[in-house]
Amino acid sequence: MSDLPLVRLLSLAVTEGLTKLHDELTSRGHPGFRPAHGYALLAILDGHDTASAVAPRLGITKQGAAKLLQWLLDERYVAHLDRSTGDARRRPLAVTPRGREVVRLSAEVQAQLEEQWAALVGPRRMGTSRKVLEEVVAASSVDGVTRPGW
Amino acid sequence: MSDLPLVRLLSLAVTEGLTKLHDELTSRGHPGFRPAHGYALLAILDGHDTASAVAPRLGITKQGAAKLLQWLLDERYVAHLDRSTGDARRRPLAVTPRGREVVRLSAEVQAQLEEQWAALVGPRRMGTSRKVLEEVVAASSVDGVTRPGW
DNA sequence: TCAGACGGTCAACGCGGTTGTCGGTTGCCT
DNA sequence: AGGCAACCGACAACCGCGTTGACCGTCTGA
Repeated sequence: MSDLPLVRLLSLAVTEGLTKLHDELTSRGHPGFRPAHGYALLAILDGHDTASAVAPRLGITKQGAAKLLQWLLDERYVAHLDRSTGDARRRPLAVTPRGREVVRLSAEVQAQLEEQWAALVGPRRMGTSRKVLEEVVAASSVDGVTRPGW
Repeated sequence: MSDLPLVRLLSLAVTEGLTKLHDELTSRGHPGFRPAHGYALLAILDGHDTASAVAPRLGITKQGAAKLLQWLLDERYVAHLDRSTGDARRRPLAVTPRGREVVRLSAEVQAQLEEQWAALVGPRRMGTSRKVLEEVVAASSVDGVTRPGW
């Protein structure tokens, strides 16, 4: 019916999902947690355990990444690793159990949200939508980088 | 395949669309034009022709809206209306031809994008996806407000 | 008639990110 | 060995976008 432009429609959907996710994380003991924090945790889990390595993954500068990681450090989502061996310039980070918990929780909430939507529009149609979106983003130029430039 | 979380998947799609839209508008004579500018123009076309009226539509303060409208004024997307009659406090705005052009262009680019995606995944599946998203956002709590709080 | 609500504007600030700079390490190449 | 470019992490200043707070002028209704 409503004849919404495509990007507007997608924005509304992502807003809905992001709001739900943010609220749920807040109510479960993770206030202030933002999407970029989650992407940073995933990058660290992927072995990119320094600010300089995380930065290009998030599409921001290393200084920006350092601030972000400082917050994760303050909130005990990550911790500094022993620096006894190896390169003395690096301050490698490790994801704490609390950090792993919030990653798990985020995935769980998103899975629940997808179930709710499936119940609303039918599981088959929801499955089609997911696949369509996956194919579209797979064909797009957006790779691993999380944040665009616009 | 990729088993992406739902919100991440939607974010990638909206990023793809927004990037395409932004690039296209820039290359067609509208550099610096951001989504909020478009929503502001639509609000004005809808009859909300002052900063105070636009602000709640965008979910920002009237001061924030005033700055945004000042940019639209500087770039000649809107113009001040004659203030001969009526309330002397109000500074009503009108969308200029240039403003209407960018709104039309934005819708056109989004329609083209949807066609491209339809060609990629099949028109029937694309149609299903659109309807699914429309139903989901229709059932959500997000109304006319453009910008959320997270 | 006048108190209060409302429209618009100015100033200061906060947040998230940027550029620029710097000191300390490291690895490589002579 | 020695020297130097490349690199890591930190600090400071700045920018864009939006905020809060204050203010002035105008309108309106009890």
